[in-house]
Amino acid sequence: MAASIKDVAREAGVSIATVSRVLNDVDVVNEETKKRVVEAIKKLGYRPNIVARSLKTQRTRTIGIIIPDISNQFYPEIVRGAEDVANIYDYNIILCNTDLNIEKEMEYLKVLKEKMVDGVLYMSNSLEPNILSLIKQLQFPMVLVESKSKGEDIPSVTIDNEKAAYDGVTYLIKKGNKRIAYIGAGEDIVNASAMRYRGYKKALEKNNLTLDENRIYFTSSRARNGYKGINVILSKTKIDSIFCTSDEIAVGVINALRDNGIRVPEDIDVMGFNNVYLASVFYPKLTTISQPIYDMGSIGMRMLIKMINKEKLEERNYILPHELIERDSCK
Amino acid sequence: MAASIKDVAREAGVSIATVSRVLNDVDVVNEETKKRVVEAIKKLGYRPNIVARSLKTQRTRTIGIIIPDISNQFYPEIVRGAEDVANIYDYNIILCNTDLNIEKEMEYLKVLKEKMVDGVLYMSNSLEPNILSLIKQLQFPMVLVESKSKGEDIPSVTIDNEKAAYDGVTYLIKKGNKRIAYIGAGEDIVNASAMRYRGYKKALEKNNLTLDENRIYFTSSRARNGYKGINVILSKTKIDSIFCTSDEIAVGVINALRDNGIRVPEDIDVMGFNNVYLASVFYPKLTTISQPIYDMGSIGMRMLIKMINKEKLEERNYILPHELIERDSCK
DNA sequence: TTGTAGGCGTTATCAC
DNA sequence: GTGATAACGCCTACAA
Repeated sequence: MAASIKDVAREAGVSIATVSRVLNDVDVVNEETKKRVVEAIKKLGYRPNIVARSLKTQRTRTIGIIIPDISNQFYPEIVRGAEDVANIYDYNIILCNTDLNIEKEMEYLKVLKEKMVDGVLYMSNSLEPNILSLIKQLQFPMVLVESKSKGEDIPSVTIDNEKAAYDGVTYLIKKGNKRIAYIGAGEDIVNASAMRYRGYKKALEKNNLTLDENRIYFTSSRARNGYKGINVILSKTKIDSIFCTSDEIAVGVINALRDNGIRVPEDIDVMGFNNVYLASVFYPKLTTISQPIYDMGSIGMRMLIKMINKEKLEERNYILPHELIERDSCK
Repeated sequence: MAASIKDVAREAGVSIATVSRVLNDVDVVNEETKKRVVEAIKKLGYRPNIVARSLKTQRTRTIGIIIPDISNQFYPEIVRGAEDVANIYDYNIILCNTDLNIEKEMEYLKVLKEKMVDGVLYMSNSLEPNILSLIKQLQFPMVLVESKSKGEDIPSVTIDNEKAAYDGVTYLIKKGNKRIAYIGAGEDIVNASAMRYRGYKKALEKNNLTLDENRIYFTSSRARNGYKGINVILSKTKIDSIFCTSDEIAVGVINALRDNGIRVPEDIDVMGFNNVYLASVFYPKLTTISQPIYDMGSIGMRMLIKMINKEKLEERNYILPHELIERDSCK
């Protein structure tokens, strides 16, 4: 067993109380004895046991991060942003992948509570009643990233997804496009990306373009879904551009178009969403709506740590700016 | 404060020992009292405090994962593989990004020890003496992923990097290439990828091709480095193909070639390494050496958990198979 | 089958 | 300034 505070106390010829005092730099300790303690610590290679400390202080200095899937292109950067600031404030993170499976989410929430994390950063698309009531019951500091809670008022950091999509589609329209397809999240899904569909509709409406269901394909954010989706649309109708709710979808779309001998952007414009790393190296480089991904993680973590420290949040629902990145997949 | 074992005991009218027994399903408890306890638990919404349990049992059921950077394309999948099996065995993971910074690595190692993790999965390229002696001092179950320790004999899971590179370059040669460039990790770096350079040299040698330093560019695994590297090489000499030690480098190379009006694979073959997601959606799809990334994480975690349970490892240094994936970036 | 009590390694409140 | 000592919440001999 590793050396404990007792061993240090014995070695330095003082009580454990004194050792604890120098450890935490609290109260006043005689310079001389302090030196003795420090030496004993070094000699024994003593390291405080944080588990024991946590039991006493009721804080673990670890934070849970719940995400759908770290191997999705989007989350690593959020997690990196979060971990970087956690690290600054001496917190560690426990990472949990849920695949958006409600059971798994609930399970992780419970375990995190049992492990006494000081707070959780939560990414999910369905804050359904069961989850919400569990969260309320478990009672930990929590901030939502990428989504918002309706009634419960859990602090959050997001972008204005509806406006972002609106801006993207408007851009497409300004380029002279009139038959704009949509591939991505449907409105039935209660999450951030569903807002994008509303933005799409609004932009069409505002510009007196009619919504044609043949140009709409609802699916999740994977390249192969984009590939399939565009083929379905092409088999039904003609289009001049496509608005995708993720860069991965856009990549699938472009690959499908290429296989059909259709050029991007000469023949058709395609726009992505998120501005993931892939978007900047793909050929053609993707014109896309950029979310400040890293910042969403770091700001979310900053808020969470404030909450843990009972500090007041200036803003409970941060809406970060999005940006349209013009590259080569639109004319 | 949340309900504790005491509250449950009081509620059920038994001692805490009995509650503990039903909690851990140990010893024999009368069916009737057991039922009372279970009901009390449910009524109070009691959840055991794992921190307290850990202090007693000296196991936290959490494992540290140390990686260079989760936002690098390579690591999310390893982490996912690791977390999936950790989850199966009721472990959680603490994620630590080091950017390969030695100070950070040491810091995390110490904190993980203080937080009493049961073991660590370690990814680094430089197992330098300081780190090694710290590891020895800290004494935890550890497995190395992607790299091996020379002397210390820390269990590991890797592929045969030298052979993999040898196979890749041989493939290029068989396709009729004779002036094969190399862009990637240099041999000074003491890590897995350095072995790839040796494989490259060996393949040339075996086929009586001379090594031309003008065709070599050492750099780290980023697309922009590939972009720069190939331009440097092209300014000095002529080549017919390029072996890259990462897919990201290959992507940068291809983008640079395209900007120079050189076609891939018609004019030049380029081969990647790792078979990251990007490789399968990029245009042209990358011919590359596939590492079983997910498996490296999951197998590493399996080994680690065995070690934690004091079970014997059948194999201390797993060498997983690599595979040459033929796609469209080579003729 | 059940209860009592000691201890895991700390912190923090008392006295001295 | 320093030292006992009681928690923190749980597990586990040992008794009963």
